[in-house]
Amino acid sequence: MKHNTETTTEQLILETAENLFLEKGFAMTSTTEIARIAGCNQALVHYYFRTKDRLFDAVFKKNASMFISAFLQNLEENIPFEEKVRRKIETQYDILKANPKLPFLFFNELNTNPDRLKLLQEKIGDLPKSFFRQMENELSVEIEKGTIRPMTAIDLMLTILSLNLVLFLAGSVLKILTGLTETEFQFLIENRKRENLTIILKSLRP
Amino acid sequence: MKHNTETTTEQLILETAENLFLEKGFAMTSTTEIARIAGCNQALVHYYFRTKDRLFDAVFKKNASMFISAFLQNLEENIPFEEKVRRKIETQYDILKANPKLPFLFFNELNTNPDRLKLLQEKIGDLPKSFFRQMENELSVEIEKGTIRPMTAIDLMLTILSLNLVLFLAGSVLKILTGLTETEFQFLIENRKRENLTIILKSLRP
DNA sequence: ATTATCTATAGATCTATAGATAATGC
DNA sequence: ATTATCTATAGATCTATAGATAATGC
Repeated sequence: MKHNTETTTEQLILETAENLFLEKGFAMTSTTEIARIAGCNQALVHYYFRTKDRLFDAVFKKNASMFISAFLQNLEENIPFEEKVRRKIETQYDILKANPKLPFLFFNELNTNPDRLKLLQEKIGDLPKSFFRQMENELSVEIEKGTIRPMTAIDLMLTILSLNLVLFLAGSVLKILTGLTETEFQFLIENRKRENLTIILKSLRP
Repeated sequence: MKHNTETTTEQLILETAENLFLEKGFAMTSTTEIARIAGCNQALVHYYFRTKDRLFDAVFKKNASMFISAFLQNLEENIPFEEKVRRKIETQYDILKANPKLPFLFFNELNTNPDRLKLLQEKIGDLPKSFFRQMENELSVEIEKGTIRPMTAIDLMLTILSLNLVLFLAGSVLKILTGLTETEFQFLIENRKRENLTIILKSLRP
């Protein structure tokens, strides 16, 4: 086995699993199929990852920080509030656009498997608390200044997330419900970031 | 078998399947478990619905019109535009609140199973086209009057849907990411409709 | 007679592991 | 010697159906 620039078999299995999970979901993907597509035998999948569950955990771990930071990362810079919101929206949207199918996979597994949800909870610990506390502080300053209307940090975060996420969470269905072609839909994805920005900045006004 | 006010075994199986699908997803639910919880033997599930796939189709059919109308139903009344938008948001939100887990189940199956997606497409036919045409007309009148800023019908529909849907599509994960308790989260759901209304009406302004 | 319900089972997975063999690193 | 890979298989599902029995509607 060469441990050089080439991807190892372990990595190959992990990436194959990730792709299949994203495409068909966890339950609908078998370790047999993962092995087939990775070009090895099925025992090897278990040799490296023991169980199918742990294989998923590995996929999750590989992407969790990105996933979490898309939601809970505060931009620390010392810039005007509106500019901060603008950047938050844009970076979050870009992360989602770069990993369009990941949220659905994760939400799905977290929805149907309470154990994993608990694991996530332990992983993030007090991050939400500090994130929202900081955001709450910044908000109250602006509200007192009268630059934005009264709202909670959770409301604002939820607004940003809602607008950014839905196109990716519900993409294939929305393509049907809107009657758009694939090209038109890609175009929509390109342009929706700007629209989200407009909506949110307008919604902040007193 | 009594065909009176009591639910028939067939209905019981259908409802049991619906509940389990909503809870654990299609792939993770077996016909064996459906039978066990419905209190009959597993052969009977197949007697009434032939295959597990058709059983899902029955669940889908039972809820499809509600699901589709939440997105594509135009309010026909002759009322001011802003009031129309307001009602659209509220009725959509109420439908989702009454069926919080349904969108995820359907989106999941539609995402992972291209055949079902095609079925949906055939089912709704030209509904999207006429829905958006009408909405586009109403919008252009308002835009010319200068009462709202320029936007497309798809943009507006997407905005409404995004804000209304996310709390239900991503509920359990958001509970963790926000660090809210169950009670606080229920409270959020109660109050979010008003917030969505505020956001959207503000976002319409020129 | 027909419809509903049951028992039993075929056949197809699928996960996980045991145990053999090949490749690699000292 | 150790690590990676393979073959083979146990054991546990799960779906779907065949065929028997019970209940229901004429």
